[in-house]
Amino acid sequence: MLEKTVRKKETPQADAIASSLTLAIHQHRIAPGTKLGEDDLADIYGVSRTIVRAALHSLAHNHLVEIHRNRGAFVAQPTPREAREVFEARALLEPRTARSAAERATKEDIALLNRHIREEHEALARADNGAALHLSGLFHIEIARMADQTTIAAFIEALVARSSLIIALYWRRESALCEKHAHHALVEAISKGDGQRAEELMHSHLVDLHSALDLRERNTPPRSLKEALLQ
Amino acid sequence: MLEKTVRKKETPQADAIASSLTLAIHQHRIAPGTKLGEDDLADIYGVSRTIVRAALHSLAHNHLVEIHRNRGAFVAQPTPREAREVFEARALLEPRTARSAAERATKEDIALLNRHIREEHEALARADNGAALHLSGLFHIEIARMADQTTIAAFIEALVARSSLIIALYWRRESALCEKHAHHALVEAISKGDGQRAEELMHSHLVDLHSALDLRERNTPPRSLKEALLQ
DNA sequence: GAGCACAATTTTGTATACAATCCGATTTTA
DNA sequence: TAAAATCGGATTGTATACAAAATTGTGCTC
Repeated sequence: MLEKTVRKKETPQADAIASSLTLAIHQHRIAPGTKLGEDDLADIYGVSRTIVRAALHSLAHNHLVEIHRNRGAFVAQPTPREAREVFEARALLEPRTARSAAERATKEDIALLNRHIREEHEALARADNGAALHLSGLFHIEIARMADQTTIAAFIEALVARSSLIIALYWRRESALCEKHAHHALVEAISKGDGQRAEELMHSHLVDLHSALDLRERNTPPRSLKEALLQ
Repeated sequence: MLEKTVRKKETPQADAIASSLTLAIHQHRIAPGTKLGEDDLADIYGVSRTIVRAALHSLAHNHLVEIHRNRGAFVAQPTPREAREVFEARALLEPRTARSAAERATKEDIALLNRHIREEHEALARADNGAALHLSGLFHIEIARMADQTTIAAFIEALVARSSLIIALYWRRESALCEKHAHHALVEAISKGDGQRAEELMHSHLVDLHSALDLRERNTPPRSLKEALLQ
C-alpha cells in the first residue's frame, strides 16, 4: 500500500523486494547499519543479484540505505543533522498539506483514517511496536494523499520513511505514545473540514515528535566501528 | 555541479551518464517523449547496458524519464496536472527557503549568485536558450543550497529539473524573459539579508513562472505516436 | 609475541548471453 | 479489399560469468 504508489516503473520483482525491505525497515525489523549483502538477499528472495541491486539502488535513492562503493549496502544511519533536516522539511510540507486534506476529505477518507488509528492501537495492544510505528507513518501518508497532491505526497512519504530510521536511532524512551491524542484530534479537525485547525494541529504534532528525539551529537551512531571504538 | 550533489553512491560511470542525460534534458537538447534506447546509449557512452540501465532508473526516480515495462525509457512528458503540482510544491518550499538563504548568505554566496545571473545573460546574448534555462534553474538550486538544508535543497533540485521539462512542453512564447528582473531583485534582497522580502519575491517569481505556462488540457502532448495519429 | 606483508576468500562491479515480450510487416482468409 | 492471424526483427528483462576490489586469514620476520 505504501509501496505501490512510489514504484510504478522498474521490474515488479525489484519492486517487491524494495517494498519488502522498506517495510522491514519501517517496522524496525532491520536495524540501522545492518549490512544488506547482495548474495544474501538474492538467496533469500530467490532472484539474481541483478534484481537485488536494482532494489537496493532504489532504496538508496530514498535514503533508506547507503551504498558504499565496493563495500556494499547498509541500512542508513541518519545523522542528527539529517534528522533535524527531515523534521524541518516535514514541518514545512505537512501542515499546509493537512489543511488541504481537511478541505477536501470525503467520508471514506475519514473512515480510512479512523481505521488506521484503530489498527495502530491494536498493534500497540499486542506490543507490536514495529507495526504500530508503521501504521502511524501511514496515517501521515494517507493525509498527504487526501490533499490530492501526488508530488508533495511523494515527498512526505519519503520523509516519513526516513523518520522511521530516525526514530529507531534517536527516540527517547521517556516520551512514549504521545501520538494517540494528536492523531485523534487531527481526524476530528479534518472531519469537520477545519483546515486552519488541522494545519495547526499537524504543526504542533510534528514539533512534539521532533522534540521527542534526543539529537545531541554525542548520540551520533558510530559511522564505522573504527570511529566507535577508537575514542 | 548540479549533478554531483545528487549522486554520491552508485557507480561513477552510471553517475556520469545520468548527469550527462540530466544536463541534456535540462538544456532542452533532448525533447520530452524522446526514446532512450538502452543499446543506443550503451554505444554512445561506450559502456554495457547494465550501466545505462542503472542511469535510466536513476532518472526515472527523478521523474525525468518514464520507463514502460518491455517498452523502454522515454524522456518524461509531464501532464498539465503534474506541472501544476510541481509548481505548487515549489511555491510551498522555495519562498521559505529563500528567506533562510537571505538570513545566512555570505559574501561568497552573493558573488556566486551574481555570477550565475551574468552567465545566464551571456547565454541569452548568444541565443543559447538551453544553457540560459539551465543556469536559471541553477540559480534556484544555489539559493536552496545556501539555506543549508540539504534535504529540502534536494527536493527543490528535483522540482527544478522537472520544471525544465514542463517549460519545454508548456511555455508560452509571448512571455519571454521575465526572469531577468526577478532574479536581480532576489539577489538584492538576499544581499541585504532581508529574508521577508526574499520570501515575497520568490513567491511572486514562482507565481509568474507558473502563469507563464499554458496548461490547458488540450495542450496535452500525445502520449505516443500511435495515440497522436490514430485519432 | 608483535607487526607487517602477502595470499586466499569473499563481495561487489561490469559485461555478455539467453529468454521473454512487443511491434510491425507480411500473409492468409473471409 | 479489409480484417485477422502469424511470423520476424528488435528491444527489454534476467541470469550468469568474469574482473576488480576489499577484507580476512596466514605466515614470515624481527
